[in-house]
Amino acid sequence: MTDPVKVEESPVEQTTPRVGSRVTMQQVAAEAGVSVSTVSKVMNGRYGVSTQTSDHVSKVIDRLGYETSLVARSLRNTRTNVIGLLVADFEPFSTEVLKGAADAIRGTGYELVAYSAGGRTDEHVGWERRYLSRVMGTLVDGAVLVTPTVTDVQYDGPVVAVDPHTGRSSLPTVAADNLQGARMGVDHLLALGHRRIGMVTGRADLVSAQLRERGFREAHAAAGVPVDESLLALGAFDPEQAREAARTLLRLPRPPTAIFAANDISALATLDVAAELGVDVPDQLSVVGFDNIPESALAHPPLTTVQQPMRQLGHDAIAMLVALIAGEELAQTHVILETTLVRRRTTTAPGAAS
Amino acid sequence: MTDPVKVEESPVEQTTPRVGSRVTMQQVAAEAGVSVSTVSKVMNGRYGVSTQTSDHVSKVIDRLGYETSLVARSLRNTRTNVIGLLVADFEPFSTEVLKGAADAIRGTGYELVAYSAGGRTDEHVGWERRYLSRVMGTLVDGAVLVTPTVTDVQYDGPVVAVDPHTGRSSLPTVAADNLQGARMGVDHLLALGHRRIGMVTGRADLVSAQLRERGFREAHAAAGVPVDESLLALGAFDPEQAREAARTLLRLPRPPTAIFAANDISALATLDVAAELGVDVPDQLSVVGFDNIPESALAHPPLTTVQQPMRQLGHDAIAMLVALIAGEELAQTHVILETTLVRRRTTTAPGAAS
DNA sequence: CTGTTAGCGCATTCAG
DNA sequence: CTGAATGCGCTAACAG
Repeated sequence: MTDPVKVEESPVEQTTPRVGSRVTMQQVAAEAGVSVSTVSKVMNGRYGVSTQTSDHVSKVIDRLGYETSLVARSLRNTRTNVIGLLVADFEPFSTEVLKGAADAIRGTGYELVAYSAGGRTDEHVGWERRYLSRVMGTLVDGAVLVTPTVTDVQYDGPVVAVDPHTGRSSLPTVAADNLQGARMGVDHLLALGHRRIGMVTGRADLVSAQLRERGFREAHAAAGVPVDESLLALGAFDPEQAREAARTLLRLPRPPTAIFAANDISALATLDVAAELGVDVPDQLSVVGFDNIPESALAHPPLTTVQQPMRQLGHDAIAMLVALIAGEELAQTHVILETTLVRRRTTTAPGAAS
Repeated sequence: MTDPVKVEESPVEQTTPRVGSRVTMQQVAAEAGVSVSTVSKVMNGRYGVSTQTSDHVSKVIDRLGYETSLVARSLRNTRTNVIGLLVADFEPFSTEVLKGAADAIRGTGYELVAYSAGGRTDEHVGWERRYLSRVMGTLVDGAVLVTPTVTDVQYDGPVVAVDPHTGRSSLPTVAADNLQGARMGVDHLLALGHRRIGMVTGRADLVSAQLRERGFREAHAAAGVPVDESLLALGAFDPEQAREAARTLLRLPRPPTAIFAANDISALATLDVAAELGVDVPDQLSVVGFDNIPESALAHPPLTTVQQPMRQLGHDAIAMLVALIAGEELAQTHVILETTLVRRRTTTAPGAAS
């Protein structure tokens, strides 16, 4: 580089789209015999380029199949017109939220990028903080956090949390009414006549899980039915652990006649274990889940569950985020959506077998 | 830069995580009193840093909550360890593929980013080519294209297409056996005794749609039943257009006794229209779909459909891509997966009403 | 109307 | 062991 003689890039001879590596603006410029800034102007439709050169450059761009690199552009500009959706993993719940987000984003002019931590949330609880740091302000203009474990992330950037794990949050949030939903589910069981109801609980650190357990207890209290603590087992929203929990419950000397699972994944696992143990559902065991993921209807038998408006969660979160990015004031910073009970075939009155 | 006097950055005084904009490596360096390159080395665990400074810098990094910018790093490095999955839109089919991809990516060390064109595929058919250009080689190490409209994308970069629209492809592909599946679905109807079978066809430009129509015809031919061309209507895989097609078919003077829809979305639309028109399913009309998206089981009545292993498609695509990125030779460049018939409640023998 | 220049944030030689 | 310099691909001032 101290060489006084300017070394010209060996002229690019090819006239066909190069299949080698990415086409860069440099190459387009060289090929068109103009400077990179001119190409940039043409690409972005900026004024200050003669129709002639503009046409010529456009032709070269087409021929080479050139596209600006999202990355390079992001680094230079503040705005990217893309919204990020960060999930711990792509599972039924988050993908439903994703569908709702996709619906909401149509017509906003934004693009949606879904980022997954690859399911390895265990290594660090604060995955969302890290990911946020990595993409906010560069790759995306704003982000939706799905089921974040920590919401004290302090960013000036627009961020909305869906179904956050912690209660009080400095972030705008949108979540379902977990307490009310759980009460509804357990009330259903109680109304059916069940008095020994077990629960496969969710992750202890999640508010949604805590609220569902609280709903379980409140429903009992309201009905004047005492809660047998030995009937609660930790499922942690994990399929394997939920199976283990269900197994423990069903192998009890006096097993419960019904089980309320903290989410559908756990309920499905419970169904599995019941089948494995030869326990008939719903005759010998009633099961109620939470979420109403699409898979729950496919279960054998179809799962009775508390429906949470997952798509709506995604939809509303995007709407809030877009408003936030536009600099608008939010009418509501903490949105709570209603839940409903979906009765299918896993619940019936106890003792139906005998 | 011609200034002989070195202008120092005004020292950053804050000692708390700055809530302003992103924390940059510069700020960390300034705060720690070292150079950016040292910070970089610490971040990446490179050798050549004393334990002392390393510890000190680490502390500052933690305190400031610093994370490297994905964008800046991507620009600098070739490898990013992230795999991109490009979809036209997040709908039931693509999200199922996404789930399979997520399963497959676990333990590979890669992260998965799903990119959506926001549903506006109409404006340009070659959206995937553009997107690919924008992210390949920078943001991602390789990409999976879901339902690409064009597969003549010529990149050296590792790319795998799922359910591609065109037949011959230079790209490695993984798709379901559409021909066989369609035959199976129509055979089912034929076996039930139906002789006037309508079809809501898919998008004319998609091979998958073409194959399904061909399967429809082949099944008829094999059974010696002539195809009534007036019983085919274009649904184009679009909910609205499918409704229109179904309406046309059902309002025919002599309507079909059964309808084979090119995909579940179309079948669901057909169910809707039937209900609207007071046509009972399955007594007056049998319906068979294709895909077996989760939603199909939730339909009223639950939809009989040809199941395509959507998650498997995603899973296999990722496996192929990872092998490709690793520089391995692919055992099979065009994988075809089997389909199965899922009988639910939308099909029965014709004339069950009378 | 066009080209030159200067970074965006980071990782990497290469001197000191 | 550390820091200054260089450039990834691109856009935005500023000169010419």
